[in-house]
Amino acid sequence: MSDVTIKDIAEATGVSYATVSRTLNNRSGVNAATREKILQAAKDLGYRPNIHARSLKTNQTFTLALIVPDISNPFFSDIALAVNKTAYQYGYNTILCSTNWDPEIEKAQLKLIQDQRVDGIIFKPADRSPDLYLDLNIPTVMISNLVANGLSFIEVDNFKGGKDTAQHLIQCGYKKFSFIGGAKESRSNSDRLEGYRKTLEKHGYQLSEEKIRFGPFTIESGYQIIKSLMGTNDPPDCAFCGNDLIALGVFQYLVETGISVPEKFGLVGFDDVYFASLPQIQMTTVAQPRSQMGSMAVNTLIKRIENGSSSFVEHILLEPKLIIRKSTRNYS
Amino acid sequence: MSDVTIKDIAEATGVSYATVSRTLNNRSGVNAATREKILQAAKDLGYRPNIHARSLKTNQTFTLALIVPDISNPFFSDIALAVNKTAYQYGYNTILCSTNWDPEIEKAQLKLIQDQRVDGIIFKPADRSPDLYLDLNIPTVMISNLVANGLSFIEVDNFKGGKDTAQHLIQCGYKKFSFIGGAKESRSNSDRLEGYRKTLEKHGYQLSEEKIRFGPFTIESGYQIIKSLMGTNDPPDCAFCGNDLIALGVFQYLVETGISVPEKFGLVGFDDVYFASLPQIQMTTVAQPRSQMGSMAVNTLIKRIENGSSSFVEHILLEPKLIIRKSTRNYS
DNA sequence: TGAACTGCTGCAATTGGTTGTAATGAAGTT
DNA sequence: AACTTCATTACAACCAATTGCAGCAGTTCA
Repeated sequence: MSDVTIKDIAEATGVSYATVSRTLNNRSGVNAATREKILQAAKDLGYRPNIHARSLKTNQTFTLALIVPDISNPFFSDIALAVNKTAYQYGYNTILCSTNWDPEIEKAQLKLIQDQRVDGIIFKPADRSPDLYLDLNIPTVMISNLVANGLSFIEVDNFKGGKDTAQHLIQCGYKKFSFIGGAKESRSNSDRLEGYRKTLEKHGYQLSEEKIRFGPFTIESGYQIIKSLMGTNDPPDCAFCGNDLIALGVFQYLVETGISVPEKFGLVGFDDVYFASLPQIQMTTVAQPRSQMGSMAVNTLIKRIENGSSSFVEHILLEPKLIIRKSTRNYS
Repeated sequence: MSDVTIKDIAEATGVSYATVSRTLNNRSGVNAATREKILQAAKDLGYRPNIHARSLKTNQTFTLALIVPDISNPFFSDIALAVNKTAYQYGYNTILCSTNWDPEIEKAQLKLIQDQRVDGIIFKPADRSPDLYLDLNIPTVMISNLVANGLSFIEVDNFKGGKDTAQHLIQCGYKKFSFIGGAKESRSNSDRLEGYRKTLEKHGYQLSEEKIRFGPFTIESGYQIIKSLMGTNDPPDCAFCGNDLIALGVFQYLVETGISVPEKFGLVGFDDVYFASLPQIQMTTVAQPRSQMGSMAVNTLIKRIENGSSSFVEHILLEPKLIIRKSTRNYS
């Protein structure tokens, strides 16, 4: 039972609430003997502070919110793990919000979060409409390279990821390029596409509009899109996918229909989630340092919270890393 | 800025705080016209209630805590998704704690959670020592079939999962059984082992001690354990694994060393996480209804919270389902 | 006419802490 | 003995809500 209040301790030791409060907060100005007596009483009675009473006065909750589109997606659950762990080390709790890629839920969750008076927010938005989020009066780190005033962000250089992929596919000798993306509105997704497209064009290759497709970031979506693409009269011979789940769906379709990978078809994913490296899969993909992203986000956020003022804005762009495995041709 | 308080609304409309409070809480006894005026003012000023002030008085926080050993494990992240979603539908927030299978962190998190005055806890413990958790004065649903007074639980019938697996492996004609488990202390893990062992013995087969191994619930651990087992002078010809990640590690080792699955070696996992069904994997495994477990846990918990009193204890044991794929022999 | 009742609203206490300011008292100074 | 000085502690306001009780008109009924 944590119904023990500061008042009970005050009564038990014969001092005022104020003295107890100061003692428990390690403030100076309390006699050593008194302090000792109070701490002992607090321990004996099993005192636990009431966070809500405290934050009513101090406006601090030692709670962060993590908003992601889908916690069951291994990319986000890895980030969540790192965020949770790092936050815990700083003494912060984590409120989780999985928004199902739905901007409406995002908006609603954002409101709830603000009501909760969390100290900070780590936010991976589902889409690119930043206008919704700009009036946040709580320190926020975006996992997305949104350029918006007052918001820190941290993300991988998606453009470069697309660029590296294009160069690799060209080197491998593939000719008919396609892009099988996730949600069209996703900023990271479209940055990948841009890096890919521009690099292809720079080398004299075309990425025609009908070979650029979008859908959810799921296995199922990858499967359906490649199926549709292969049914056209000018099917691609390689694909750059919005993430590994999509690539896996594509892979699945190719295996089923007997199209050999990587000989007849080259495949590149994004994220490097753990199954990409399985011996049965061996997918070429662009790795994102997920754990690092999660812990850096917390570090950045807490620095901002504890330094007060929102003057402290950081923009961190991490390097992606193309990992060449067996779903693209060997060109050595 | 949500610095608008009930007081501001009272001033703007010329009524007392009490009336505003009653209006916003949909209490009866407020004149329709006054109510309208207040609601309008609240909207105009952008009023958002201060959760902490409210819960100080009401002792309700509309927050649940979810404690799991590892959020990056797809089994738990699927549960987390369902919990989060269901809680949201009831208007509750979710605090996430990933304990890294560490009872110390578990204990510490449990304290933090209690300080937060969450309304309820959904708790998948890392080990079987229930004594640590019995003094919880917050409604709790365990995801684990702990028989402890006053605690609800919900879990799959792990014993039956082990039993079904044993019968299947016997039917397939395997002879030299092994068990490659997760953490030794894990209750669900040992229940699976018991169901497996007892059924084998009932059919006249031995499960020798040196063929029962434990380790973390990871791919890496499965790989190392099977490696060690195959190095003995009496290697097994099949394995029942504590979960799918372990089974995947085992699979990986077998593929690398050219031991054909399922002909020479039969493999059964547990959980049926999404990669188990991939065409390249096709793992025989015991499915747990993860989403259902998550949402049922929340339903049960909220029933308990809203009905007050802890008299309402539910013990739910769900049916596991053996899903036969390609990692065990066809015996038709 | 006065009592009882109605619907509506305000007062003020309460929740569990934090914190600025004032009071206390002992020691040191003149 | 009176006056500072200093550390220590108590008082009470404050944070933003909720809520029991009382008050206050206006209406109904005996």
